[in-house]
Amino acid sequence: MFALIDCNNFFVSCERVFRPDLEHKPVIVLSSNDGCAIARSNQAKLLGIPMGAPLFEIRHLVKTYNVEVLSCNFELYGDMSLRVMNVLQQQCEKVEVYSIDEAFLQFDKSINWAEEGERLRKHVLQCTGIPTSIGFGPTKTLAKLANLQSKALGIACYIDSTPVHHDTLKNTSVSKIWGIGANLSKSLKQQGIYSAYDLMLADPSWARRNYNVIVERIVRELNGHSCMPLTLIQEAKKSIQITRSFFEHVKDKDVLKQAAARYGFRLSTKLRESSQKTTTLFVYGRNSPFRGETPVFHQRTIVLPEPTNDTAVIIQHAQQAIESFFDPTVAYHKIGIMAVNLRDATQPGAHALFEAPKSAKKPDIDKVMDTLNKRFGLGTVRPLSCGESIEWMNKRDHKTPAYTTNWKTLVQVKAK
DNA sequence: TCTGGGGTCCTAGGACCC
DNA sequence: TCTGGGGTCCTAGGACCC
Repeated sequence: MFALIDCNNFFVSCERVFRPDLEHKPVIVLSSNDGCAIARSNQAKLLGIPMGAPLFEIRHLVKTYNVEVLSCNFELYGDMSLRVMNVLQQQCEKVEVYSIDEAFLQFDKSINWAEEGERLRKHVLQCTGIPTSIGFGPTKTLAKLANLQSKALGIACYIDSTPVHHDTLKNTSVSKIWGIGANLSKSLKQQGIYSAYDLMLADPSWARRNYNVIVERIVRELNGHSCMPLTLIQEAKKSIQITRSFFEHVKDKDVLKQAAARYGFRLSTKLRESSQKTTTLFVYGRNSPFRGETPVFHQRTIVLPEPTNDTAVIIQHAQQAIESFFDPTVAYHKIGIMAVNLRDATQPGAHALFEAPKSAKKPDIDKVMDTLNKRFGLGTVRPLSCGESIEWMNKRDHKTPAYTTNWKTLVQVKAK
């Protein structure tokens, strides 16, 4: 028996933990540069604010209904996510952390799912302040569907393929199924498959022939045959990228190089956090897809002489890439740096044989920076090439403090 | 004026090998 | 007329997820 537990309106719920005054109000959390709504409270959803709506398009709603608008605060959400997952891991032996706000759990078949589900929801809420939904089922796909129902009803739910649940499956659009996106659902509907029930009745080999193994697995899972086991051990990441769009377009090469330094710094820090090194960097710059200009996409792939997670090396290559593709006539809207072909940094690679021995006297600057930044907050110490100000070219006008990860912004409680 | 960021998996087709 | 068969590896691109 699988369960999918999912945090309700996660980013909004994180903000509400430290801002109880936001409870019962319409609240939205914006993407970087305060661009679009990426999380909405139930009240905001009821106002008709769609997921991903650009802020400038919903200004009237925000004003009329006094919607609370917040910039995203991923430091907070990441930490709150860890707390939720820790609580779940204390309560259940088999937990797969699936995303920042979701986890699959596996239980014995004989479990009383209604009781266990409510107990877990209450416990998570009590320990972290985060409300959740929980759906149970004999497969991950069915547990996901049960979670949708749980979200709608506000209680733990269960779905399997037996006739008792056929009405529910008939009332669930095929597009709501985990793994069936916009393209597949359009195509399936052309084949006469509109609901989860319709897809459940499809022939798995037909699904494979006409689509692929993923759709075949979904058909089998809808019928209660589990094809996707729980992944208990988190696999090493295969790629890490840092990409950001600019608040206003950039035509200055030095500004782009400064951005490359910032993203390169963040990228190398992330590589060290996950004890990985990269052998290949992919750097790109593009213009805005929304201004009606001819699309521009400059890119460079850099194969490094040896695997590295060294900040200085990564920044140097990223800046060289910018230097080589920069075109002064282009209004750059976004650049990105991606590390692929990652290696375990704790294992000596093929190149280690030829690596120059590190001088014992040379201080490990990256290690010192990591320690200081971890203790005093991101960006406290950084390479000069990243520029002086911390907030830069990325607008965040409504950002809340990093309540749980920065001593300076710790909430103070005073008795009256 | 203004439109996110970060991932994964699968498949087809080409290059290359014996 | 008629030109093998079987395999691996890599890459680009598509689709999906949160």
